[in-house]
Amino acid sequence: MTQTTKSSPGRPRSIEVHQAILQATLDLLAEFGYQGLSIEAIAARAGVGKATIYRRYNSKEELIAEAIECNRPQLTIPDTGSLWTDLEEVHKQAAELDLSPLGRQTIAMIISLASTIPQFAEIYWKKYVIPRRKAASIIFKRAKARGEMSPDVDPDLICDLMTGLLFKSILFQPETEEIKSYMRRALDFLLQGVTSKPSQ
Amino acid sequence: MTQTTKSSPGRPRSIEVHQAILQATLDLLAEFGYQGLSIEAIAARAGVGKATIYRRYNSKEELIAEAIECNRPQLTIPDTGSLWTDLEEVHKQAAELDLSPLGRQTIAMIISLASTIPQFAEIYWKKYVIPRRKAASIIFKRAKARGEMSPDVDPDLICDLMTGLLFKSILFQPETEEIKSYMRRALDFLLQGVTSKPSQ
Amino acid sequence: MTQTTKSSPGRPRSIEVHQAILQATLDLLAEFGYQGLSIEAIAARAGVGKATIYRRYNSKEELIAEAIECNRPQLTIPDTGSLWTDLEEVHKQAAELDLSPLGRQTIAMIISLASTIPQFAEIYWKKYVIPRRKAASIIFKRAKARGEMSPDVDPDLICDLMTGLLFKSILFQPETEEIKSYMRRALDFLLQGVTSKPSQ
Amino acid sequence: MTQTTKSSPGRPRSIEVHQAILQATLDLLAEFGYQGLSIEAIAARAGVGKATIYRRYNSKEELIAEAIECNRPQLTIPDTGSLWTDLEEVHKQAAELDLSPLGRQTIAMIISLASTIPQFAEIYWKKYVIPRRKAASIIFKRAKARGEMSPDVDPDLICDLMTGLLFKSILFQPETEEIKSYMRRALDFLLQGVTSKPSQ
DNA sequence: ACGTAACCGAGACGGTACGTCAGGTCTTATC
DNA sequence: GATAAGACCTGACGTACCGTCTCGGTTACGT
Repeated sequence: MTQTTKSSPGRPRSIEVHQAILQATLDLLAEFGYQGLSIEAIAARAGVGKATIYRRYNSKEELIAEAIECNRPQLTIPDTGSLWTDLEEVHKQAAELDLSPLGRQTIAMIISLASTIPQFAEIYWKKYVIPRRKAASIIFKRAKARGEMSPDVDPDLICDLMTGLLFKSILFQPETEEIKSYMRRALDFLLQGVTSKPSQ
Repeated sequence: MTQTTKSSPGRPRSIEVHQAILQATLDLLAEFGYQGLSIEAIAARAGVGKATIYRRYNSKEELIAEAIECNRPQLTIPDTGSLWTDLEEVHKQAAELDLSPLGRQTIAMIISLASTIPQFAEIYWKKYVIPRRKAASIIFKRAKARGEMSPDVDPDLICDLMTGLLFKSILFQPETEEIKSYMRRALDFLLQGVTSKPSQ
Repeated sequence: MTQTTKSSPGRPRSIEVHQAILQATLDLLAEFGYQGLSIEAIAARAGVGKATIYRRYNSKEELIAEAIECNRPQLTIPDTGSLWTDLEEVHKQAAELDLSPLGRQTIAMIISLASTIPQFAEIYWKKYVIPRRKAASIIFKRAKARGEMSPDVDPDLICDLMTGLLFKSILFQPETEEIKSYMRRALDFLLQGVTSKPSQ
Repeated sequence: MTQTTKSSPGRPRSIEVHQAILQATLDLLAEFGYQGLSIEAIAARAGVGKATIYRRYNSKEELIAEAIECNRPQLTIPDTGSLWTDLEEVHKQAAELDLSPLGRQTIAMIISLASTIPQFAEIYWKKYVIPRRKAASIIFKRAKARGEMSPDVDPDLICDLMTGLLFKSILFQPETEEIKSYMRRALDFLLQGVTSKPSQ
């Protein structure tokens, strides 16, 4: 179905151009936010014609989507042998990722776009929700196998509650450190009845 | 010191016009969403000159802000004598309010705008977060007094978790009914360990 | 037919206001020309409401017409006893009148408006053409009586030729002094064959 | 010095569009006059975006200038061998050109615009005054060579006097035929003393 | 003397056109 | 055939005035 090494006739699309477009997009995004981000400016910044962009993406949103998608690093799922140290690790990673300046900007924008363009909801779902749900699922499964956790806890629910709280915090709480501790407190609360937490 | 009946000179601003503008804004918002909401269309729909809008609001955002602020109905805090029926009632009210077509659109837009315009974060905070936190606080206090609930539960935390989840669901879950049942499940989970739930 | 002292009931229109409006109109006309002359600016300058202007005039043109008509000083027809000193005097008066900044602006504007608004053509005719023709007619008649001039010269033709030239010069010749000397030369040429010019 | 086949990069400006704009301008001008001539209407009539017009012209005046400039036919200088038949011919041409309905409109507008926008004075000067002065100059030079005319007559002065009279007549005299005969009479008068007019 | 009718300032009102800007499509010449 | 450049149509932007319409307040007559 898909041709693997089929090369179409004519000049191939330049990889440098591709990169330049994405980089320019991210630069301008970081500098001016989603508002004040024009295709015209991206083209100028990348030293590229507008048509070259439209040949690759059908809309501004698609372009931004790919720019974010390519740029966003992945979570690695820890396996320390203990539920709480695993969670600690995930919590640390997520905080680093999401609460950095660029991270906050990005999430805010994903949210913003998801609320208007359905296609973004999907991207977000794939790149953000699923990995976290998967991480939670794996960590919880291991914890259940170790008997650290009640077997009927729904990892997705926990994960969604935490993610929702994160969103809300990112939008409405400017203090990063407060978000971290509030999230931490929420996690403790959510798991208090269903796990055997070690005495700290 | 305070002038009670001070009236500026010149023709006073028409209240009908004011209302027409806000109504037109809400109508078009419900119909086309935030994108595709132009001042020109609002003016045309309201049967009003553009200048009349710009005389009142300096930007589209300001206008939308007031439209939402003026329109949004308030929650009434129930007092049925039982924690769970109270929650049932609040849950029903919130669902009706937030998950109606206009409600979803409005929330999505507030979220979207809050990420870029601080003023919107405030509106959301005042019109959404505070009332819900207050409702939760009162209901929980009564429940604690009745001994239905552990006294050290933080109502704000519960409320924020639920709000965050709602929020996330509205953005990424198109099925209204599924959101309702998922929210219901989340509430059960959150309160399972801290209350004496009646057998259903 | 006309009632002389009939006064309608109610407060009579203020004369000061009337004057202030006309003066403001002339001021702004001299300062900004016909373009850039807005009713709003006139009202502001005169310290008057717009309605007060529209109560008196149905259009900007009507207002300007009256402003000019009321303001324009008249030529006085000299009688020095000699054709050439009479002409000298008329020439001097007209130059002073027409080539002052306000004079140039006014003429330019009348010309400009005359092409579209018939009413302005009439103003020009009454305020510019007729007085000059009359002056020329009287001066020439006296000159003919004195035998200084051939009796079959048409004063209107001379006058119209001079007026047309002035007209053209005002539009296309910025240098006031050059206009004066060119007009002078034209006058000499026009009368050379039909008068006995004194040796200068 | 001059690049013959220099072509700037990018899509070249469309000639059809150019023509359509100018044609629409002239059409609307003839239909509604200078007042009531909006860029928006021109754009709509030409089937063109407003930006496309503003890319070419910085103002309505510039556009009108070019529309007129491109449209206005030139005089041809006759050479019949006789001053009076030459003048006859020029007179006929000018009458046909200037006193046609479009001609009157155009001249009125040139005058109108020249009085407010200096740039128009220049256009008029180049397209209107200079050609006529040149024609007069050539015809008179030939006449002087033939001995039909006194050698010290200034052709520019004659020409300007006639032009000025034409202007004045066009603005204030609605009857075309009367203008023609009056102009004819003026010409006779101007040249009576300086030429040997053939007996008619 | 006092009511009332027309005046006055201020400025809001529905409009029209302005000149600008960006979006997304197209047409060149060049690589 | 992809690219850089940039012209093209579309449509919304925010501004400036237009001419009309309320407002609250002020004269000056006519009873």
